[in-house]
Amino acid sequence: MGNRTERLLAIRNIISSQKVSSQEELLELLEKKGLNYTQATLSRDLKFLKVNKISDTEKGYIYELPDQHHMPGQELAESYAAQGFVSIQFANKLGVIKTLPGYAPSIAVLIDKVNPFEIVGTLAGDDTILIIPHDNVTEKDVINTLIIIIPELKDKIK
Amino acid sequence: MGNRTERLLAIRNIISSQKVSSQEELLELLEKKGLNYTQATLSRDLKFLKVNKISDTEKGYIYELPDQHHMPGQELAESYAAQGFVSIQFANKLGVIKTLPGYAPSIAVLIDKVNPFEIVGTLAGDDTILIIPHDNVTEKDVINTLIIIIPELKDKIK
DNA sequence: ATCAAATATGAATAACTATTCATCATGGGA
DNA sequence: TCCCATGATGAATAGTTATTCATATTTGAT
Repeated sequence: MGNRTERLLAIRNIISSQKVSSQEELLELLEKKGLNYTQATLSRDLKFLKVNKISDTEKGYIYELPDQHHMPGQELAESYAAQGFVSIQFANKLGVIKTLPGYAPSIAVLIDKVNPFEIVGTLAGDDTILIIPHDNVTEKDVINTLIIIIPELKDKIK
Repeated sequence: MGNRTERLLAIRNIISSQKVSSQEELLELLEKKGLNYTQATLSRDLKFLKVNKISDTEKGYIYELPDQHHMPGQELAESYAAQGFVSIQFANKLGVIKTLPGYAPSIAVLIDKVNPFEIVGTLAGDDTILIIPHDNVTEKDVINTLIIIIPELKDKIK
């Protein structure tokens, strides 16, 4: 099957929205979405996505997406980025972010640093960023990815 | 044996200073320090210390101390704390931190939030914090713990 | 279009980690 | 002092995750 990308997206969505403490558990959740794979594949996926296993008072250990955290100064950059963000639209599979004048480059850098596999690359002007998504990645996926990178966007989008 | 505390300290020291990717490996490192235990005990220790296993490009996965990270705004609080820190002294097993006027409460909160087992508790006035260490915890251990909590202190202490 | 190389995957298994069970030590109350 | 409850620990084992090996699929170059 060629839905590796779909599976990776689903894994990230699941992990970011609920507490999962084993690959078997994750396997079942994927099954409910019609994605049938084995634990071996999942193990590889989690490694690929650099998913961490962190201590959790409730479930012992749970999986957690890596993303930005752990980088000093990141939060500041994020809220700066959120401040400059104006809107996002899609056309012909491409995303177009409008920003306040001058903000585009720094926001694009933020996205590039995380380098999510959903986004092949970005091109920033002064107040516009072009987002080039991977094939098979939907607009919703791109938006979710951006929200994971810059949580403050949640309130500004849609 | 009564050196559980010693072992927990050693584990934290090892993990914070080098990349360890399995309990067997950690077991050997402890052995070199004269601490002989089994993997079962280590598993319990790591759970107790809430140690995380995070992705590492070099070794796949490595253990990492929990401490502050993962909490938004934490970095800011840290550098603020480091700014207000003046000195630390010990007397009768108790640590006494002097801060700039008004800084003591917020620095104490930082320490309390991490709640390291080396420190039973803190008491903050306006510019003074009393640190109450656990039995069998040395001054050096307390200082190391504080540095783990507030890395910027490294340059200000000693 | 064809072949080679790279990638993806599952089954089986190895490697690693957590838990169960039994034992021993310690520290309060009666 | 004598139990009893609690906590620490190891051995064995159960549970979980990573890897190996074999195939199949996709991609790229000719």
